[in-house]
Amino acid sequence: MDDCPKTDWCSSAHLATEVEALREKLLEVAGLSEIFKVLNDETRTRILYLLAQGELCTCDLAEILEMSLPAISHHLRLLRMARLVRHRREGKNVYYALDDEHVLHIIREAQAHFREER
Amino acid sequence: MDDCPKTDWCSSAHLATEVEALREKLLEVAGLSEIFKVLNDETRTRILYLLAQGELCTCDLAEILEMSLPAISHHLRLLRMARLVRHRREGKNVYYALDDEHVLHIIREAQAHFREER
DNA sequence: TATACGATTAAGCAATTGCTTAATCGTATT
DNA sequence: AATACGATTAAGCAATTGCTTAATCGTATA
Repeated sequence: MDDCPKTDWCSSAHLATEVEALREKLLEVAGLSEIFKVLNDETRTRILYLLAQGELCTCDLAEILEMSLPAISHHLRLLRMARLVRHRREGKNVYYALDDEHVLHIIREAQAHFREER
Repeated sequence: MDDCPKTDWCSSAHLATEVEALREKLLEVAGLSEIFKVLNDETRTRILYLLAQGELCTCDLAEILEMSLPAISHHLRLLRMARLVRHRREGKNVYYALDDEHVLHIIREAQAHFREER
């Protein structure tokens, strides 16, 4: 707060009270990056999109995405922690499925972004 | 492709043709992480959310977010490159404004995610 | 034209991240 | 019980990222 190289408030159009109001407004997006951190990695977005089509086991995902098992497993761990997927064991395989509707909506909104804006 | 430790297709329920179909499906999310990379950083999400309330100059953002000018400027550069903000010079100040509706929709969708799911 | 100041850029550093290989765990099969 | 195999975890490495300080640019004012 005090390490901010402070002159007087540089934009004369704004008052200190507005600064406080805007800071409070920021509480509305607090912690939001938690979900964006997940989607930040393209592999995880791809996994989520695949699971939206139907249940798949770790091995399936590795095959489709052409990546190693540990790499996929690592990503699935993060998706599990974020509660975006659920998993169930069937014999030697572990099957994953999408466990969140919102994340799909976010992905679809991002698709709309690229469809129109680009 | 061939460095994938290949046994026979591990999930007997799926055929090789389905693998190809799913891979094609993945084209629909190609490049999507470009937008998520931007939102990945909480500071950038906050900047976008602030600019959604109205135009602000670099100095304003530094004040509100309590960060250094170079740090803010760095983030604004990325937002400019992603075409999410537009900027205009007025004297010594450079004012930034939101230049993309979709990114706000994405943020709102993420907000809905946390409102309900948590 | 000289100074001031907001803004940007450059260079360097610390922290984070995603992968690899190797080891371990859990379940099914022989 | 021993082996096989899918899955996970651990340790270590390379690449990326976001910040800092210092230098530079651009515009306005004395």
